[in-house]
Amino acid sequence: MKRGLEMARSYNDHESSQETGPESPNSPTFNAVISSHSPKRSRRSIEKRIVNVPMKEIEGSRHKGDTTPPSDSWAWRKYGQKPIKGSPYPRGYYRCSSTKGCPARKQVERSRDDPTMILITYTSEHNHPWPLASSSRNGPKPKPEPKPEPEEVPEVEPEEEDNKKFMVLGREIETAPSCIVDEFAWFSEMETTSSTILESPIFSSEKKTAISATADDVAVFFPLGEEDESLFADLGELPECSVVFRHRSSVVGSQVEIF
DNA sequence: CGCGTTTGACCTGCGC
DNA sequence: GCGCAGGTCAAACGCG
Repeated sequence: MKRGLEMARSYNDHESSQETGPESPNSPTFNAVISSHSPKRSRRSIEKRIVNVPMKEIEGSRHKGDTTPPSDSWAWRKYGQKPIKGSPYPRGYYRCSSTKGCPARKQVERSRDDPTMILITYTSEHNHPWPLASSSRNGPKPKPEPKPEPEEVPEVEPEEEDNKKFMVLGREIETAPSCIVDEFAWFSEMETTSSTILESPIFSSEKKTAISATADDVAVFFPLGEEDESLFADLGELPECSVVFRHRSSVVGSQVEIF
């Protein structure tokens, strides 16, 4: 069947990216990795985005599951959990349930080096758009996420997007390339409807969203709540507490590599 | 009753 | 070829 292939694909990429992407193991910041590697055995391009989230800053937004990831704009359904060798914490496997047939998946685990860090790996096919915040979920019923403090999670006016300044490869531009917007849409979306806060110079120097971007690196910071400490109590720790992703080539290219 | 979570089993790739 | 490790499936269970 297909499951084996998908499994191997995502997991191999994931492993490699962690081993090679290691800039600030102890960074309190939340970093992310965007990847569009073509796995050795891949038949289709699998895009992976690895996100490190300071657990202590995660807003308690979930209910029971200990492996429940920080809430974002999408509905994720947990379909598995596995103990990871070498890690005292298991890894949770989630599938996007925001839309039917959505191939997006994510893995949630706890950093080995820094238990306060949660590593989330988003996986989807390269050409598949990341699920957008869905007010119209037609899939399985979304989880009843407790509403975080309104003041901390203001609604983002779509119109604001137009006024944003974007830092791309060290240059400030008025309008982000569509690919960039698309590339990070999921990040911004994460903020809008969840307790997760993104501060993103890339997308906005005004919003609380904050993805700090240098010429090559992009770091995403997620202030999170302490309650999630317990939510991820049994998540696995990872060697890498933070990973940096970089946009390579051109701004226009959607090609992204992991270092 | 429907949906999400839990959990054990199964499958596949990789390393030895 | 075998064993290990990781990813997925699916039945059972729980909750709203």
